[in-house]
Amino acid sequence: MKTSTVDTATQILDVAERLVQVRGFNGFSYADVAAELHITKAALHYHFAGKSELGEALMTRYTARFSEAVAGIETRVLDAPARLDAYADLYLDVLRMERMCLCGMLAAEYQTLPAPMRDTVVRFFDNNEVWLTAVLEHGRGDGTLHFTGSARDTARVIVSSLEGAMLVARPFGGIARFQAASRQLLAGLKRP
Amino acid sequence: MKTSTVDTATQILDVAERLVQVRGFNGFSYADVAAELHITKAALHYHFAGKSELGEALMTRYTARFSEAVAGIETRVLDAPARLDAYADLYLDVLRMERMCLCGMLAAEYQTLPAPMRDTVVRFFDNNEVWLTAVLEHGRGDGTLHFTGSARDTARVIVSSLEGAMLVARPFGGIARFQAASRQLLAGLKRP
DNA sequence: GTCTATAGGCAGATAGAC
DNA sequence: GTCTATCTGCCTATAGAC
Repeated sequence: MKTSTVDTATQILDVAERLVQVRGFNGFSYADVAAELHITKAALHYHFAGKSELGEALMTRYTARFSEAVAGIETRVLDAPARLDAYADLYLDVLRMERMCLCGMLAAEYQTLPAPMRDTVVRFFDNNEVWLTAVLEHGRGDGTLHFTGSARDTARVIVSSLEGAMLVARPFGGIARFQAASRQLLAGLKRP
Repeated sequence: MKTSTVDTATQILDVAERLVQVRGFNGFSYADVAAELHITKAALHYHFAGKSELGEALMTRYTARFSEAVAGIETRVLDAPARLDAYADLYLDVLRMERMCLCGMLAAEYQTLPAPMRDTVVRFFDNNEVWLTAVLEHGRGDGTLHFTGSARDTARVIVSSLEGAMLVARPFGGIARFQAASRQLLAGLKRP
């Protein structure tokens, strides 16, 4: 019989994840997380030895979740243009919570990250590009998408443009700017 | 008769600017700047009362410089497509120094910034969009540029996509990713 | 698993001499 | 303008009781 209470480690990850996405990895502390959960900093160290380990755990979970969400698109959505829309909606959902993409935030702070975290950031973008590349090639094959240059380069444009749209949209508040940028970006791939 | 030595305040701004662009506003300290210039933290406080004031001074100078650079494009470059290329090259020059755009970095850290700095970040993006909007309308008028939707929305796509391309390119090292994204983005505006 | 207590360091900042 | 000296406070982290 499963309880309704959430594992403490999970609660820690939830709070820390939000803090990193809103304030950055260098913009939050163990004290912030502890205060919010009404536990002590020492209790945090029991679950995650140090900030670096906490960061690695955040990345592992985030990457897995994002991969699941992306895989879910393939089962629900069939044609390539709609898959791109659904992909952009993943970013929109994050922005609605007034957060930055975790990996986009960490990309900004990249030079200050513990070494183990750096690799996972790069891998995140790579994984996304691989998936998008397949979608783009599929769409070009059946004539629903149109772009010049390689599918991989176009995938890179999509990833970086969506990250940039999130980055700039947050200081302005609201999701309008992101949506406008996202729509215009994807519209360019749908018209012949 | 002007001396060859550089004003200390200017040296401080130079070092601090680089540190913010590489490590973020929350990723550098007065101690870092002082050590690099072989002066004490107290000397820094003489020139800039606090980190917030230093940050404001950085933004003021950066915004002015960027505006000058953008204005310079208008005097050197005449047709709209070439102006867009020159604009993208401003970002490329920053990336070549292995830095992020100052305002892109601060956009990521927006929620943790001192209030006076926030407004200047928003204004930076606004100013850039205004200039780009004029270039886009000019280009559409003489038939050298083609895009659907408003010039303002397209300007926003350009700004956010270039910021995103810088953001993602840095963890991968080198400028290739940025150049590929930049070229593809602008190519879409040049073809009919 | 969570606590109290504390270590050791670095942050931003100030007073006052030179 | 720059220094030494110092402050207060927060940071990450650890030891050891419960």
